[in-house]
Amino acid sequence: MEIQTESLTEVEAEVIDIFVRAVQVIGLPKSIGEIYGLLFIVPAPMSMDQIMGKLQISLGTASQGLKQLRAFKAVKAVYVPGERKDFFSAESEFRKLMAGFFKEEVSPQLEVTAERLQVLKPLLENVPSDQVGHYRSRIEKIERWQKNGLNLIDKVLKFIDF
Amino acid sequence: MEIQTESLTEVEAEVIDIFVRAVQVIGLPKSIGEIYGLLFIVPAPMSMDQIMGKLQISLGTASQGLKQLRAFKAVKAVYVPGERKDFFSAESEFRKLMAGFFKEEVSPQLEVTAERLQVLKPLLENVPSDQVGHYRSRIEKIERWQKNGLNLIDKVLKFIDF
DNA sequence: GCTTAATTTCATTTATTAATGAAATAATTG
DNA sequence: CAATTATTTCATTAATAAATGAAATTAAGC
Repeated sequence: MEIQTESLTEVEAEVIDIFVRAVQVIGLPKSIGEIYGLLFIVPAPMSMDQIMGKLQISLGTASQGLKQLRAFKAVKAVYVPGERKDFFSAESEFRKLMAGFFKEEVSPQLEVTAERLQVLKPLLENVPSDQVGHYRSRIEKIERWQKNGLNLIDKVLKFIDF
Repeated sequence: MEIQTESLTEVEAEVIDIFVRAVQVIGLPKSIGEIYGLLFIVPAPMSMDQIMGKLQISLGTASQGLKQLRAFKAVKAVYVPGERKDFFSAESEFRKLMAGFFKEEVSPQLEVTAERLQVLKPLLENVPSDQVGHYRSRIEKIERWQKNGLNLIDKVLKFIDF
């Protein structure tokens, strides 16, 4: 795996900058934005060593970043004939990126919330009876959020298709 | 400002735990989740020193956290007669929380993207003519995302009402 | 099936972000 | 309007998260 240092063009750097900002809004590391941005703007699939060289990032960062981007379905491995290395290209449909984030990050969290609510409800037994009403209504609110959250994600993903 | 250490009840701790996880999904500090969770589950508005005591957090964290939560419109200051201190209560409508996050975090980012696109487009002049088509189509894709993102936010905020 | 190359994993380092609390500022009260 | 109390700000510290790269693992080519 020979790492060549071929620096970014102005256009590439600008595009990557946009994606770095974007991923940071949802709390993802900048390397994720860099890798995705590069693969998005570049015309052909790239291998990991090419990505490392262009972005000046380490092996570990490249490998882990690509792993997460694949989990999000934001990047896919493509077969390049006669090449031993894996090659990667960006999935350029917005829907897929959103779907990946929701499916991998948000939905699991909503699952955990559902579980925690089941732990929480029995605890109301020990609450003084004059306060139980308030607590119950608040917990019901969280339950509604939890359910509607799952719903909303479905709706949004069906709606967006660009 | 006398800080009393009154520890959290089991129910309070569980609810706060849910909100801490939730805010971390969108990359916000856990203190934000703690403060919001506490104000959400508690039956009456609390002052900053009460919040500090209950959560065992510092003055700075409490002040900054409340500031951000107010910017999000997730928490509001309420007037308590005969009290010098400010009191705070949680805004329990999901719509408001979402709206706050989008308005304060996402929309500004979409603005920046719009600006960066204007910087980016002229750079295409210097790109070899056989590659210009590809770059142009990718940049157009970002422009579409940018516009549709603004749209989507509106739609979602109009849709959700829980 | 042995060798070499590619990729992943993970303990450590580095960088980033959040929390702290003292000092500055603002607001309230007598 | 002076004195006290509440709140904000911000430089520093602490905690967290990301990046690194060597070692382990996996896979390809001969």
